[in-house]
Parts: sequence; C-alpha cells; structure tokens
Amino acid sequence: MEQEAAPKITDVARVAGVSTATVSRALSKPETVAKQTREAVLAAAAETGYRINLAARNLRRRSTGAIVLLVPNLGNPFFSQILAGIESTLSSRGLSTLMVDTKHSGSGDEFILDYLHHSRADGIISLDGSLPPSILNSPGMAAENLPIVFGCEWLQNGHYPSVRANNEQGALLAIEHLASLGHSNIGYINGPDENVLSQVRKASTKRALKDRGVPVREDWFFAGDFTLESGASVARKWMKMEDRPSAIFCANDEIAFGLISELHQSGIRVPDQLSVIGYDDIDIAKRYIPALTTIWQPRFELGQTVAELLLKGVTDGGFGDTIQVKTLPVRLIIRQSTSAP
Amino acid sequence: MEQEAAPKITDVARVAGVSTATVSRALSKPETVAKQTREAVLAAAAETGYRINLAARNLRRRSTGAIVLLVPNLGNPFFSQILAGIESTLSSRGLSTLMVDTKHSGSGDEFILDYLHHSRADGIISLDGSLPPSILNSPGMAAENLPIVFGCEWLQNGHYPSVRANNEQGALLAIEHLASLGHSNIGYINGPDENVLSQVRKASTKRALKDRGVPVREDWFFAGDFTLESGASVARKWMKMEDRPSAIFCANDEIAFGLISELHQSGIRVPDQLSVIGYDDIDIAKRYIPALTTIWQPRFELGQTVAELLLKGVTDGGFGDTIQVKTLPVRLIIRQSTSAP
DNA sequence: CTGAAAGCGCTTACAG
DNA sequence: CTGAAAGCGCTTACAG
Repeated sequence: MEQEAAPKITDVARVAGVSTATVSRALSKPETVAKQTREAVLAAAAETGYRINLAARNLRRRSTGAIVLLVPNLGNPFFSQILAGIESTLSSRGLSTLMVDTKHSGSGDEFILDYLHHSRADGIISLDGSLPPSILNSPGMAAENLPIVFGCEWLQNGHYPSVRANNEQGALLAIEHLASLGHSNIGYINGPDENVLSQVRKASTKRALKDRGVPVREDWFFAGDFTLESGASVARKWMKMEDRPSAIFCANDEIAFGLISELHQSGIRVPDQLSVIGYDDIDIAKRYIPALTTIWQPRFELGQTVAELLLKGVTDGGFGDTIQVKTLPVRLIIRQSTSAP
Repeated sequence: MEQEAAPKITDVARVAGVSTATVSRALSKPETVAKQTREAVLAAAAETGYRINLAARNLRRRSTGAIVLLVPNLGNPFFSQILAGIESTLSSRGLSTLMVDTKHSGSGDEFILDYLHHSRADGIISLDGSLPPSILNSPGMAAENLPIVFGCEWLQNGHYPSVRANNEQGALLAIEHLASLGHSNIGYINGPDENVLSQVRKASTKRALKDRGVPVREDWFFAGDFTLESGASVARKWMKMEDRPSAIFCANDEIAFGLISELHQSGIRVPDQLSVIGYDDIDIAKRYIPALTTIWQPRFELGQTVAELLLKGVTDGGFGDTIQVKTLPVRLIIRQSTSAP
C-alpha cells in the first residue's frame, strides 16, 4: 500500500497563500488573525485534510498533551465510573490519558518513574494514596514541578491537592442507620491497614459508635483487604464466635459480598441473622441477594472534579500556595441487607 | 520553584566527549558502537541523569510510541483482566496505552477519529466490534496503513487480525451441561443483536440444542443487552409464561445476575425452579447467591495475545497477507446455579 | 495583522 | 566505528 504523505502545515500555508506562522496562529489562536485570513486558512486546512502533528507541537511547546493516571487496581469495578469522569473531562480539553495500573505487570516504581521521566505527561492524577516518596521526590516531579492531584485516596504525609468523598460522613450514615434500626452490637470489616480510606473509615466508625453511645468492641473490628475473600474469611470467624455482632459495616461492597456469600453457604441468612452494610454502591450491589444496603459515592463527579483540578494546575504551571482539598458528599442507600436485629 | 533544565543528548555528548550521533546510537543500538565508547556514554548518561525526550524521538522517527485501545465500556468488569493483559505486554515493550471508551463522553466517532488522525498512535487494538466503517476507511487508517487488531469482538465485514475466545465451544459446553442435567426446556438470553458475540453465541446455542436433540423454542430466545436490567426484564416475562423453560443460558454474567435477582424478589429460587448459566466468570460470579455456573474465558491471556499480535504488525509495518484469527479455549465452571429440573 | 527565521531534542543516511 | 549536518513538523519571539 502506498504510504501517502500526511498534509503538513506547509501544505496548508501554500494552499492558503500565507506563511506557516499564520497558519499556526489561525489554528491555535484564531483571534490574533484577520478574519479573512483565518477563513482562508480554515478552508485550506479542510481542503488538504490537515491534522496537526502532536509530536511536533509538543516538542516545540515542551508539553506532552497527556496526563498520567495512576490506578491502584484496574480490575476493581469501583474505579470505572471515576475513570469515565476523568477521561471525559480530559478529552474534552484535548488531553489524552495514560493509564497505569500501579499494582500490575511491569508497573513497579521503576515503570512509573519511567513514565514520568520520559516526559510523557504534563501532569498526574493518582487514585493511589500509597505512592512511595521515591516517586514524589524524583527529579521529574520535584524539580520540574509536575502538577499532581489525588482522587479518592490521598497521601498521608504530603500536602497535595485532592478530591475525595466524605468518608467520615459515610461511616456516620452507616452507623446511624444500624443504630436507628436497633442494633447495639455492631462490627466492622476494614480495608488494608495501610490504606488511608481504611484508616479514616475505621476511625470514623469508632467515633460514630461512641457518639451514638454504642459500645466499641475491638474484637469486632476485623481486618480485611477490600477483596471478596477477606469478607468470606470474616464470615468464618463470625460463625465461630459465641458473642457476635448483629450487624457489620464493611469498608467496601466486595467485602460485604464475600461475607454474605460465605454465611449463606452455611445457611445463615442476611439480614435475618446479621445485617450488613457495604461501601461504594458498585453496580451489582442493587442486584445482589439480598440487595445491598451501602454508601454511595459520586464517582463520575469525583472523576470530573479531580480532572478539573489538575487541569487548573497544568494551565497555571502549578498550584502555588493554595492546596485545595475538595470533599464530596455521600449517600446512604437503604436496600435489603439490613433490618432490625 | 526553579525550573531545572532537563539534561539532553548534547549534555551527555559533552560529558562523554563524543558526538550526539554516537550518544543516540549507544543508547538505541548499543551493538553498533565500540564497547569503550558505549560505556563512556552510559556512564555520562547516568551521571547527567539523562532521560530521552520521546516527543523529539517520535517526531524524528515518525512514530508515537503509543497504541490506542478502544474499549466498548470501561465500566464492565469483564474487561479489566483483558486490559491488564494488554497493558503488561505493551508496557514491557516500552509502549504506552491510550485508552478510549467508545461508548462514553466525547468519545463519538469524531473523537476516535481525532485520536487516530492526530497521529497519536502506532497501532490500534479494538475490543469493540462495532467500529463504524467511517473510522476504518479514514485516511489515518487506510492510507497510512495503521495496524489494527481486534480482541474479543471482531468486525463483521472486514478481514482483520483478531483474538477471541471460542464462543461456539462456550455455548456448546453450557447446553451440554444443562442437557446432561436432564433439561429439555432450555431458553437463552442474548446480548445486543448487533453484537458479533451475541450473534455467535445465539447461533451456537441453537446448533448445540439441535445437535443434542433438544427442541429450539424461538419464544424462549429472549433479547437482552448485557445489562443487569435486561436480565431482570426477562425474569418478569418468564414469571408470566405458562409454558416455561426450566433452564436459561445467559450471554453474560450480568444478565444472569439480573435474572436471578428479579426472580428472587418474587420468591422464585435458582436453581430449584430455574437453572441459570452465565458467561464470562467475572470475579463476583463465585460469590453470588447462588454461586453462578458460567463459562470462563482466558481474559488475561487474551489481552496478552492480542497485544503481541499488534506488536508484530507494528514492527513489521503491517500484516501483509497473513491475517491471523486466534481462538482461545473456554471452560465450563460448574457452581450452584444449575441443577436437575 | 503577518512573515522570516530560529529552534524544540532527537535520529539517520552519508561520508570518512 | 564515528561525526557533521540535515531535518522531523511545528511555534513563537521579533521585527515590520
């Protein structure tokens, strides 16, 4: 097949009868060019089928037109709506998204560092709060001041702009719901200990319990890791206990599914024998059996918001002294996995 | 913060005491350079902290170092493992992945065309078989002969390399399983009619039924669209029928969940009153209630395979006359949603 | 408002 | 095996 040369800016210039400088201006800053000229250029561009070569523009502008998106686990459906929100915002501004799964494949620190160092990006959105300092202190980041924004999760020991859902409110709503149903024996299954969301949800759960006058039983605060199996594992423990909680709040929906499913295998029914609340409201939650009571987060909006925040940093060449932390409200979705004890 | 200039190839050349041409060679084709020179260059690169500027390389080489990945719906957890497989393969070769959700946001044809035309990619992987011809016949594709490969789905009227799971085998395994359980009243819920997977699975289901001597009841072949709700909708129809199938094979797991969940709301139990088989074996399937019998596909491997296939096309500058279609085996996973009628 | 010219940071035939 | 030089396709101060 014949390799047809793509039209370039010189072709448009020739057809329009102007210089390449004028073509460039007419295309990127139309208002700086006389109307008549502009129209001639646009017509010439259409006629020749001109499409800009981004590598050339980026080289010249010393930008990349791309942002790196760090996702802890692409396999978790929780992220899909967030990704969609980010992508729609970014692409509407002509930026592309380079997705990197921080838990997968060649994606160790090395790999991520490479991405950043090879100047493949104008900025970074991280949905992973466990970014090692080696990354944040690397030349590509610190020295060149590459804007970074966190979404959902955030960095413990760092002061960066971020957007998150209101985790304190989520825990509060869950506990209030259980307590108002009459539960006074309430347990909790956490996500990974090192995860900021786990930490906040756990602490907020304890606080909500105390505020409500419900006893905090440390032996009913179970470890988990956001997986189905960690929920199942707690189910087995629960069944062996003599003194059991009558309701359990889970740090995410998957834990809740694992818990309910494992209990079901042994003939224990939710919510009859145990009330369960999840967190995230992933799609399947409303079609689980029983339909899962859970905490909804504005995932798409969160994605949009974090993208907009980053965009601002990219445009302004950094965030200056105003490090914004935006918190979005959550909602309790009452379904069928909770009832009076 | 001071904008520290990134070291470039001239800096390395100066430190190593050679020309930029030699630095370039030592870095990309080490074997063409004398050992001593090579080592001096490598040392100088390390000393200066040199990282290549990809925009410059790509401009010069007329390549992009990126491939575009077209995904029908990032929100569907089915794709996550496939994405992981693609990404790991591509990134190990130093290529980045530009993910485009074909169903979302600004991602109409226009948007995708833009991606391709702006020469943002060296190749395309599409997990979407409904790519309009306008895209495939666009200048960026046809004239420049951009390599494209399909994964999972494929194009009806086009002859492109592709990797897919064995859908015929999947339908056969499902029907054999139901028939061997003693079912002779078997229904089917399809995905979207225009989808190639739907078409193949439906046709294969009919064929398997015939081969097995089980009557094909057109009124038991339901329309669906791969969503939870389309499964729920069939549940409502099923409940109103006088003459009902005793088993239903669903074109994906989500349809099965919607079906089972809606039946459950009305007190109808699976598999006691209806056996259900899904397709895909997404993570939650084994923790659904009941655990879902389904068809497993080698998703990660499929992702790797499709990426390797594309890589070959990129390296060879096209696929020539050998258009490969690879078919991967599937497996029946028997769990608790199926039983004798 | 427009153009000539320099230059972004690489790579690669070409010559030696 | 190595270097001088051209050039990938744009953008942008500068001058007019």
